[in-house]
Amino acid sequence: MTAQSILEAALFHFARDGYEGASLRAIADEVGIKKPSIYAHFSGKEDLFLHALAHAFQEVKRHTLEYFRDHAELALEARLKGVFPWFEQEYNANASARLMLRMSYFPPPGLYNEVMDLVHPFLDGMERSLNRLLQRAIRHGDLPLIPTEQAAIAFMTSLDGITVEIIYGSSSRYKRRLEAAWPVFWHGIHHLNEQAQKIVPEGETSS
Amino acid sequence: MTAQSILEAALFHFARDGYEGASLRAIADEVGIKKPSIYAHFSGKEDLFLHALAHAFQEVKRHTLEYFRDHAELALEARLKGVFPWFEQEYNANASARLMLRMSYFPPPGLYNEVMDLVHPFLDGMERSLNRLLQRAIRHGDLPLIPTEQAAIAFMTSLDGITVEIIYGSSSRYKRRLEAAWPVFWHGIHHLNEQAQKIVPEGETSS
DNA sequence: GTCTATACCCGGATAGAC
DNA sequence: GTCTATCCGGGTATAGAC
Repeated sequence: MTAQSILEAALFHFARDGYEGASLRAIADEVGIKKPSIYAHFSGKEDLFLHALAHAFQEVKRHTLEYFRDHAELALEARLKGVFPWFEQEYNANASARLMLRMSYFPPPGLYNEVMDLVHPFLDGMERSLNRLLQRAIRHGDLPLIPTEQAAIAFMTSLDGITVEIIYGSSSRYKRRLEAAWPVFWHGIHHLNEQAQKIVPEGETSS
Repeated sequence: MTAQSILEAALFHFARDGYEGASLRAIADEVGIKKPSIYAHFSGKEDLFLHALAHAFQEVKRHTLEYFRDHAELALEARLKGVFPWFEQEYNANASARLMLRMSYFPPPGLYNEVMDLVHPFLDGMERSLNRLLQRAIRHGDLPLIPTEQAAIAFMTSLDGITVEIIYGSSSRYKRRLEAAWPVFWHGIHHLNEQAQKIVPEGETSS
């Protein structure tokens, strides 16, 4: 079970100090073992890091699905908007969320591909789940007939834009953004069909 | 003029490798001097970093204002939407843009306050400029009467959300987001006045 | 599996000659 | 201002006893 303890400590340190900034000594100290003992469980810093990161993604995915499942009784808008304060809390409470975000933005230079192989499937999976959720809402009459895929991408974009302030701003800056940007998103997706008429030239049909 | 060369090399390395990852030796090598010679111009790594970062912010601010000035002939929507491809180009071409973004998201732990003293005024200044631009557009009849401050904040949020994909995604992922999120933003800000009626309860007035 | 001890390298920083 | 030489600390990693 030491392997599990090492992983958790590593998660915390990599999230706080970054890949280069984190030290194996500090991780070992926190677990209560000596530095070389780490090598009995992981082949080195890189190996430990990739295991920790994969674990972080798994955790965040699990928690996110839990959020949506546990708030199925909310109205669609409240359920979607609620993701933001929920994620702020998650970010402050869980090293997994912090590590995932940090490494998505700035992976260690030498591990770019390995990290992106975790990031992109995660984002794509979230987008697909969201897409399905919106389609269900339309079928239930909770949302007008809009292009759900586009709305899902726009939601992910808003999430990132607001999340950014959770990371590098204060709580008040994040709230300011949420209250300003949310109505824009929410009204925006309800009027998505208006654009088609503008873009498709008159009298033209899709080939 | 060596000080200037050191600053530029430092900018590049800090942007690529982060604060801890960048090494004074590599910077010195690029300039063509020896490591200790840096200390004739800067008191240490921290000092060099803060000078480079301040320079980066100054550069990005200057370039941004230039973009808006040089595209005054465009229609409002094209001018605003054009910020995104312009910024992608900027990010790929300029170490200043990369350093600014990276350090805004993940400042070196020990320099958090010093970095934020650069980040927040920059963001606030951009938001104010945008706000003024939207107000002018309303006066000229290019935009309906909407709360410009809210629209400005929402734009900055979209910018971050889409920019994120410039950083950690590919060019195709970024374009996908832009094309999905832009119409949502653009239609959204045109319908901002609708919300007030929904939120204020019937028969209630502000105390 | 875990320890002690240690090798090795590279980082930032300083001293002092030129 | 720039160099060579050096110090010190921290990092990763391994050898070998227990």
